[in-house]
Amino acid sequence: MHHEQPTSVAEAERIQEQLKQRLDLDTHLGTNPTLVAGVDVSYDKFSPRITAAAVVIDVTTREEVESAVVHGEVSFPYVPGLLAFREVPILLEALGTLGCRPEVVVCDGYGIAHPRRFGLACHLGVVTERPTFGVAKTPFVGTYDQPGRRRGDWSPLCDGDEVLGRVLRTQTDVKPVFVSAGHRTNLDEATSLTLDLSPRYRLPEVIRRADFLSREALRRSED
DNA sequence: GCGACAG
DNA sequence: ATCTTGTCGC
Repeated sequence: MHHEQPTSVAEAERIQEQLKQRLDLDTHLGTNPTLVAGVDVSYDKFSPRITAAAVVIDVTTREEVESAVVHGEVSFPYVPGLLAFREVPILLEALGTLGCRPEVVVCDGYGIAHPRRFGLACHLGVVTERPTFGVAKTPFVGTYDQPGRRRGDWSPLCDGDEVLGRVLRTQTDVKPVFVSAGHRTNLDEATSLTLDLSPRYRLPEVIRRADFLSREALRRSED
């Protein structure tokens, strides 16, 4: 699986605009998915080495079905708003290594709640032509009121009249997460699935596992 | 103009 | 993202 590698911020912004034209926010899952994947990337502090992990679980049984780990190197600097160019290449490799086809991919970051309405989840969704959405841990763009304190409570993440996502409480009295649609999913599905995937902790189980997997694999690969 | 800014 | 110990609470 290959992907365009921009060599400048200006070039990345052009590619981003091109990909955005393929974004589909009208279609949605329509039915409860069975196979759900979560992806994440870990970075080495002193080298360009990175490791990506993709974890697939069966939502009905909550059992892990499969996982994949891939090692690589960063090919683009971190620029707020252009995170996808840093992570999508290796995420494609990780997803391509899986033997199954997850019905939706949960990303560690934002979807359309992005400066130009095309965050990591949108980018990965368009490139893979798969349904995706994002679950972020910290605020990025948009304004919001603090949601209620109970699990399931949420408040809209907005920019003026535009609704960008939801600030969702996945655990009672625990800091909320920021959910936004990526590609071929809507906010209701993303919210519902995020809650289903977070029965015990703040973050969706697939994201937690992908985080642990990538972090440990990177650490173990150090010389 | 200056600072802030997913991971 | 990554660097990091203890500590408070269930």
